[in-house]
Amino acid sequence: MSEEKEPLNFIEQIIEEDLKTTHSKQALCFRFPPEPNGYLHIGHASSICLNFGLGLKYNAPVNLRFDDTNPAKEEQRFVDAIKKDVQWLGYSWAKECYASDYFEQLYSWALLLINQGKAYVDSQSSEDIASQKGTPTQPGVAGPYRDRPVEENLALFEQMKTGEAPQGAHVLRAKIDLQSTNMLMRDPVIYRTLHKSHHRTGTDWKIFPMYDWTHGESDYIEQISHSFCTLEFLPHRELYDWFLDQLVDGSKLRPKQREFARRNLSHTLVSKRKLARLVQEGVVDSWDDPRMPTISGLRRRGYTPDAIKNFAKGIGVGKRDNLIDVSRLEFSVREDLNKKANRVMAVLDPVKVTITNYPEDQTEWLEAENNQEDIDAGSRKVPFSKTLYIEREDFREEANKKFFRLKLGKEVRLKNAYIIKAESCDKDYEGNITEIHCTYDPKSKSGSGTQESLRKVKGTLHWVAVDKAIKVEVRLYDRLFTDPSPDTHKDKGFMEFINPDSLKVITGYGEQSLKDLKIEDTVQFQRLGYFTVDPETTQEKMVFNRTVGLRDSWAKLAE
RNA sequence: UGUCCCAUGGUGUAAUGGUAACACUCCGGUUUUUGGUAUCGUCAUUCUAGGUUCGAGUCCUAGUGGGACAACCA
Repeated sequence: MSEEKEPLNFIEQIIEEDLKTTHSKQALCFRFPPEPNGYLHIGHASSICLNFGLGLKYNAPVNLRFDDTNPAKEEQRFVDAIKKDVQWLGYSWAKECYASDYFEQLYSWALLLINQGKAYVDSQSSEDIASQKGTPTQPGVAGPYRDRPVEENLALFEQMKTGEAPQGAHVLRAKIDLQSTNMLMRDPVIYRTLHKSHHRTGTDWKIFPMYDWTHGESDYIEQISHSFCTLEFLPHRELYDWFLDQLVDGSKLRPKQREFARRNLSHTLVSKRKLARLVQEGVVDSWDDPRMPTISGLRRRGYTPDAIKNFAKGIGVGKRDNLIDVSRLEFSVREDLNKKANRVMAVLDPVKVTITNYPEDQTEWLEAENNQEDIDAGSRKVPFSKTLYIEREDFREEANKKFFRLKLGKEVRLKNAYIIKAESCDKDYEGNITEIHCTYDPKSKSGSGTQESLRKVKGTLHWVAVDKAIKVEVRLYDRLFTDPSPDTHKDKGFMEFINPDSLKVITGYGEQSLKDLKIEDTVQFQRLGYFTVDPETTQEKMVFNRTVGLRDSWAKLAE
């Protein structure tokens, strides 16, 4: 066994350091804490891979915790979708937790704070509270309720809890430091009233804890050793620690928050709020529209869990602002699918080819290898006959030497079949080619071993037999935005950069074996790309989504 | 006129005071019954200026640039 030391990222370094000084290996525990207010996206996937990956690496439990403290935004369907996505990625959580399960505990801790004079009920409007907080460069000032007596605070908080106090009349604030350079320490609101039904607790509660008062405490309850979040929460760390200071029991593990940079992906958005807008405004059909960078969208697009995990692993984790090019994601999925996807033939922009010297009513079933990258993938039979479709762009009447495809008077190999030669072509009145007449070399059959079959001809084309082809709908996707970073412009909103051509729907012709595919199966349409069966497929009509095209060095050469 | 975070090829990440590495992208070869795959090659005075040190991408100081912070959101 060779002990190859993989370099550690800064998160792993923090853990290793703690393992040497303060933590036992058994104490390690992580969590992934989404708010169920939307669907998970590729950015969350990175966080999932980070946390669950650490769990696997250190053999430590990882909880899935729903940060469900705001009934105004959260829904059960989002909880269900999130669980499905995490499972689909292949991870299992130690415990399924809900911040709402801690409402009672959080409430009694709030009482503790009030009794210690460290929290008070403020009865001002949110505008007044905000203006008293000052600005990042100016300190805040105390409001009139800051020194309310404990008994009065207790009584008012009780009214908030029972619903006796109208919604929005009061909030509970921690009494910390209005002078602090950190705005979050200027007496942050820890409870607000919300007379709204919660997807889990119904109408039991009229008060709901704020994020800061919930997150660290939930980590503490679950005895999470390391609570990793994105950089924007860095200023929250001081508050996170202050709250913990108020209630931590020295005999228990004290969680620590550490921050990493969110992964930004080019030509798309990684913000639930903004993605929700795309759904609401009908830019895309749904959260799982294959153009969406959501996990469900990527799944429907044909991405595999391995592709996403390798992507996350490949880009790593850091602390600086970043913009990862989508080509990195595309590389990951091609790399994975190249090994796994069976090859099939389909023609997306057909032009008819007639083999003039081929028998009229004959159909030959030719052997075709499913995947040369995987011997175990076996082979299948594809029908060959006199009339075929090939790709329109695979034929030119005349072309230079760089064009390795069919041209008049020249030969080309039909994949898994014969070598053909273009003799002539027909055109319509507009000059469009309507049919190509070819002859074939009967002794050149693929795999027959004859001398003719071994001839080297530059260029191999995919094709389908017209009679036996099945008609399929194919959806071609392009990036959702024309700008690499659509939501970072000061003068323009991201909606101004929407790519009008992000979806193109066409009809293609595929070989018969496509019929055997099931929903979410992915194949390679040879020479074209990877395509996956969309859930909208019916008995009558198959629908394919293009996951990603093949690398195409010809396309660049051609123009 | 604040506090905090960050700065390594086009992109992302490594190098833990000792020869700047890996992957993607781009470009150019080789192989190929997918213009795919595989494989080989090209692409960096580590933001700047000082300092500490035998030695600095790494430590210190200042500057420059980018980012976060003023929700009864998370």
